[in-house]
Amino acid sequence: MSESVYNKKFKEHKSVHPVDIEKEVLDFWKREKIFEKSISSREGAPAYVFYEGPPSANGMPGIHHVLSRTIKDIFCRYKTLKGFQVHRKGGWDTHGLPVELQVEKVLGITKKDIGTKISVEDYNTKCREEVMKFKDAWDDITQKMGYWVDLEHPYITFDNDYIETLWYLLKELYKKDFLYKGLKIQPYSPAAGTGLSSAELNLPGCYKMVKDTTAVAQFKLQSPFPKHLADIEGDVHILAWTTTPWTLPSNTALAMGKNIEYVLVKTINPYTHAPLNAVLAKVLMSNFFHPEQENKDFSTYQQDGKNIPYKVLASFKGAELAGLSYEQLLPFEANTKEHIEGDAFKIILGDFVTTEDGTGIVHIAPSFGADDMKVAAENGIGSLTMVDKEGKFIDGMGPYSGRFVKDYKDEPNYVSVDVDIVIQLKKENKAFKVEKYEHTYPHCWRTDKPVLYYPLDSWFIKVTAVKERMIELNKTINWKPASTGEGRFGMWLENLVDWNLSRSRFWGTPLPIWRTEDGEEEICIGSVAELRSEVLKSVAMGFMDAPLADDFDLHKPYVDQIILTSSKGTPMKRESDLIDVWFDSGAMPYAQIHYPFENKEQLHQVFPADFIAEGVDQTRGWFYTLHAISTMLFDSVAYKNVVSNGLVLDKNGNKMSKRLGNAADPFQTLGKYGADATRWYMISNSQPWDNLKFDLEGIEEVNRKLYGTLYNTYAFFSLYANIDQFSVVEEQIPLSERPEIDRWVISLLNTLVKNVDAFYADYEPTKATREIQTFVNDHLSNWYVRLCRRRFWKGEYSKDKIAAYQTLYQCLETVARLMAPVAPFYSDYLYKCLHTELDDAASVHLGLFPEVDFVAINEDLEKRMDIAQEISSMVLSLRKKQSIKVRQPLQRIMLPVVREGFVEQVEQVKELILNEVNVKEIEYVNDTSGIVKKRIKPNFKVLGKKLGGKMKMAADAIQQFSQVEIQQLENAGNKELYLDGERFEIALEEVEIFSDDIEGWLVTSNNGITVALDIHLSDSLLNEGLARELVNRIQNERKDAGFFVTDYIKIHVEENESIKDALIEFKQYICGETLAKDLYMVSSLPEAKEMDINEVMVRILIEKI
RNA sequence: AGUCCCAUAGCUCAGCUGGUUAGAGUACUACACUGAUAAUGUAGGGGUCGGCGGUUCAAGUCCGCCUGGGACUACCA
Repeated sequence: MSESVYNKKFKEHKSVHPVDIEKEVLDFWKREKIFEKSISSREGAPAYVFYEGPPSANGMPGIHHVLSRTIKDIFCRYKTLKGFQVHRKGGWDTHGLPVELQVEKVLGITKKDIGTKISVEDYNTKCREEVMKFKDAWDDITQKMGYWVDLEHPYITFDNDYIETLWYLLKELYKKDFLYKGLKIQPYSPAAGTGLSSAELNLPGCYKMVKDTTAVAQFKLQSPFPKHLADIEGDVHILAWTTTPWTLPSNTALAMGKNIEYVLVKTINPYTHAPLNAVLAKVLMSNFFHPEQENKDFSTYQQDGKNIPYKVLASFKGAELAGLSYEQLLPFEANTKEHIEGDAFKIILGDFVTTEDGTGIVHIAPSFGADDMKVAAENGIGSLTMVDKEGKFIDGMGPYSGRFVKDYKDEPNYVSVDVDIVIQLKKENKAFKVEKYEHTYPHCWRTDKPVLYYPLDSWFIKVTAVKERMIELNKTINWKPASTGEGRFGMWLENLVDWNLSRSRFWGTPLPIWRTEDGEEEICIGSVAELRSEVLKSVAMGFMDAPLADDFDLHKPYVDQIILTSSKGTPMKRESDLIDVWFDSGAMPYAQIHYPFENKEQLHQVFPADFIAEGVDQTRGWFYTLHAISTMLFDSVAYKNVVSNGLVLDKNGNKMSKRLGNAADPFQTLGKYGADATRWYMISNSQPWDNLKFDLEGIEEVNRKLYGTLYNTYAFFSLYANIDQFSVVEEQIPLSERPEIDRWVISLLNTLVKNVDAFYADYEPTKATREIQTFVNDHLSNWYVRLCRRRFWKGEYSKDKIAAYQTLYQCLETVARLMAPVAPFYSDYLYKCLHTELDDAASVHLGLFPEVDFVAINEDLEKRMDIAQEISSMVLSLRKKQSIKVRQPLQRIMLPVVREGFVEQVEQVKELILNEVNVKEIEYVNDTSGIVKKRIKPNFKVLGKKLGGKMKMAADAIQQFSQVEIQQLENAGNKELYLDGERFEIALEEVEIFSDDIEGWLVTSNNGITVALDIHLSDSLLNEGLARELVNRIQNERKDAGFFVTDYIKIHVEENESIKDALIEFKQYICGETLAKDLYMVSSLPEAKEMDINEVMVRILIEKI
């Protein structure tokens, strides 16, 4: 091994692609089992509990998964660095409709074919295969994106053990009386013969515009009328509008608004021309009557249905009619009152009644509307279900018996029942207005036929019983953002309805309830063992042939083959439903450890979670089901902190979709730009809960700006550190002995650590990344390194030099650890480059988060460096305006002193400023000199409070103060001011005074600081400028010639009058800067390169010694 | 229909409890720099802070309404 290589402690790399670095780091993690060690090394430390929301592996991972998993990863890694032990068990969501659909697509079958073309057994086997179809792709992306999660021992929702825990939980709910079977109005597709979930209803294209025949029906009020209607002549009719006339035979009530103003109107039926007394909402009268027809003579009516006269007879609130009875609108033998359980044909009050359309009175058919059912139940009103599950009228419905309410069978001559019913109403003087109406209506996504709302038997979880507790517990959860917890989730809890568990499907967790045929007896099974022992009873009874096999599969169709035995010895069959897959995922805290059959005592170690994170779309999904189950069964929250992230949109803000081809492929993205850049971009670009407009150019920018800068900074460091053989283990130079700029950057670094730590702890990763970025780019690279460059390559291995190395080293090393949660690859790479003294298995992820050294934080220091930067920037700007290049030294800058302490501040950073702007001295001008012009501005915040309405006037007056007046105010400390003749006293603290200009100087001012630049050039300054130009050319020449930065040279310069003085005066300087042993002036150098030194052509030759 | 989020420079975003030239990065243009070159510095143009109304001496910031984008829930005569 050659000596030079041996000396290179710090890896120097030539242009390494981020993706290559990540590959290297990934190999290292695998080889050294870093992930496993990051957990095992924290054995005995306090746990930080995280739940992985299980993805479904039957689809390819998308770019949005990279976002949500980055968020999860960040906080798990952060807490690990903070010393916690963070287990992360992976999981797979395997049940449910999407899986079934996929299988049907693959096999080319539909639901109808199950049981005929394919057995349930084969179908479910296929589901089991299909659901893990893309597991490899998921594992791949998980690794490539640097997401640390335990893929070796994931929980899988279709496992028997998992299902057994679900059964246990269900039985616990059952025992608490939280599980019940009930009739609920649910979306139902008669054409498909199945209930639909709301998710299915919300599939794209399900809501379609349809044109329906609608009717305003007349419901005849029964006498006796209430007192205020007592003297009405003839019948009174209530008008109610419906878009589904086929529900009218099932009407059992009318709903009015309690506080809605109604009127009784005397008018004429437009179809039969019979006189009519009608009740409707006052504000909706104009929908039915022309104002000019009010109080018109009824005898002039033309019997044509037009220009109907009317007269308002009475006005009253809906509450006054509540409880009145009316005659059934469409009586048949099957829908008489005897068929109704409960009251019927009454006027009731409902909150949901509005006067937006119709008549302000709602026709109630409890069987066909959820609202209807609810309000009916509240008022003791029974229901009529005159339509069967095929969507046709039942027998005993006169001419309508057997007719389909919508065209479910594609009958060639289908005649609308709605139309026929309306015709009947018209004929019978029961229709006030009939018209076509266009609105959206849900359709079954499979059959394209309209959905009905239909009463279906379902199993429910009585979450409403713990509603208050759920609301209470929710208040203890830290939501990010808070608005989702209070708003979307909070509102959802406020309007909670019981959880409909039933799903009539094939691939899912079976409901473990067996019932006798008459429903008299039922049993809820809570474990496999219990099932096993129940089966034995059935075997004894002869209902079953054999006990349960050891490897019995708890899925359909096998569970359905089990018949249990009631206490009376009658057979019990399983309720055929499967349960909502959301129960699967909501139960994962317990099911992932097979609680309570295993790990019973360990539950408190993994429950509740400290942290979960998923997309905001999970608010009423997983976030809800976790919360519901934990509240009901454990009276606890399931998670303490939750981050709900927004969507990933395309760069134009449109939703990504495969169909539109604007979906970003995560594999491509990671492959091209690397995981760290992608992760950093996603987190730093927008807050997690805002939608992310995903733009590849942004990722490129991260690579260029952040990693590029870090890379350069490290490369700079390693280049010189190796030359000087800098060592980490050297004794640290105390901060107090380091120069101002070192103390400054260390102060900033500690402030950074403090803030970043707080941001991570507060689940604010975006703020953390932005703060790190600012430090790396603006402070470390663009100021510290730029200003300190000379310290690294100039001179001996002095104390100052060591201080510089130690300072820069500490910054880089700390940054690596700060960014480790977000950029796990690059941070580890950098960390290892910096820690050559550690063994090969060291990793940033096994270390600890940096500690803040509060003593090192010095706000005054940070403040005066701000001033230094401000002054430097202004001087450079002035130079620019005069086209004086920075290489040309200038004599002095002048700073007006307007504030006490200003001089002291500047003095401490004087050298930095002078070096940066290449100026010899700073001169301070006191305002007493009279050459400084001042500007005054009121302090609005202070003065506004004092003056209130007079503020504007005062501002104008103050800004117009003359120089003399400003001086007076400064001297006296206050000054009187007359506004509108009123006297006010203005104190010095209530205004801000700036120096604005210095007469006769080149001046600029900003942020209250003014700088004047002396641009006079003496011969000596000019010569020094020339010398610097020479140095610059020689340095370039060195570089072009490929000399190493430590090589010594000799310089030959052809004699030239214009630069002769400069060469003589600054020979030492030139040689020192260019590592030249000597500089020779020669009369002729024909072979040398000609160089332009301030428009003078000079021949210079350099050679290595 | 309800609830929530978002709207500031061409693009991506800051802007704390209301306080007076509305900022940064990026892109563009010009100049400079070149022993960090995946750079860097300086200057420049570019904004009725989505619209309307209100509160206030003062509104990008607070309130109301509306428009547009997005999400979720529900679906109603």
